[in-house]
Amino acid sequence: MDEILKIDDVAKQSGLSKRTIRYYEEIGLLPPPPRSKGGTRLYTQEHVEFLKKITIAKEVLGFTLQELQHFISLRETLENQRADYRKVTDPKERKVKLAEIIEVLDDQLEMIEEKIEKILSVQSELKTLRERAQAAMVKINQELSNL
Amino acid sequence: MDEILKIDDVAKQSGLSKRTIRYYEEIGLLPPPPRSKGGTRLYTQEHVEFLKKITIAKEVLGFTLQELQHFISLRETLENQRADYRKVTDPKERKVKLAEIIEVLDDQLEMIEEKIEKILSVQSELKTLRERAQAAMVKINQELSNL
DNA sequence: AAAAAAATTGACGTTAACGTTAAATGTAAA
DNA sequence: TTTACATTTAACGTTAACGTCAATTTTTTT
Repeated sequence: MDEILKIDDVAKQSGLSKRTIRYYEEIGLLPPPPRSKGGTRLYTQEHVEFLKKITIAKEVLGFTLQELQHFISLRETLENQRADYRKVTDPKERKVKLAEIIEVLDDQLEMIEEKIEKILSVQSELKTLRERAQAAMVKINQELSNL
Repeated sequence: MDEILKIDDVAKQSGLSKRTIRYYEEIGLLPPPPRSKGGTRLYTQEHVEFLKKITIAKEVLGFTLQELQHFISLRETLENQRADYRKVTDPKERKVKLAEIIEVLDDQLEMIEEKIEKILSVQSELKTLRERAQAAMVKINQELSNL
């Protein structure tokens, strides 16, 4: 299950174009995969999952690729808070970084809350429209049956 | 309370730039307001509300301006289903249009459902991250108090 | 090994959604 | 009315996020 994927497979599984995948690597969003001797990119399933997550976050949150980069680097910093890293780095420094991360996360979460509220308001407006349309449809059907 | 607003007021109230407001009019998204004798655009509060709604829909649904146009024309068609219009137009024709509208609305509503699901998944992932960060913070504080 | 299919880099092209600047005209304030 | 400020149109500029060649190499198939 450690299948090696080529760019076309990744494209199909992620729904992105090959160009887009290379582009994401170019701008530092997607970690560069190892290459074959000839230079062909060799991906794994992890890359696909990563791309899927990125895509969702982009779609849903309306993040630009830059914002996504920022976001991802946060996640990495958080992962670095583990094991060996702990023994190397000064706890006070780590604490500062952690505090920063938490702050950013809180901001993001707040932003998401706002988005959810807004999307719900749009949803309810659409539902109202739909009901009106339904009502109009009923009336028309009545009219039509009165002929 | 039928205040007349000039473009700068509208910009301030809507949060959009003057250029954007003119642009939206240019591409047919914002109905052209009346003009003064000299050619200055004279808006009302309604324009502001309209712009706010558009902005939210754009932000939240990730709609392009084209999609927004489509969406708005739907709304208008639906409003035309009223009163005098009814007497003029063939009911069968109206029925067809209504059916179209309902279909599109259903599609949109479905799309929104999907978006909500996705955004919730991102939210929960962020919450997990936040908890992890919190936990790490607690550990660090313990370490620090053990000195 | 030869042919066909896929991947790579490089470079230029594209589109939406405005930003910016300029020159001319209009409106409001003193 | 003069000064100062706002608005208008027109036109060119910009940026992100890719698309689209084209020429070359690799990889796969036969």
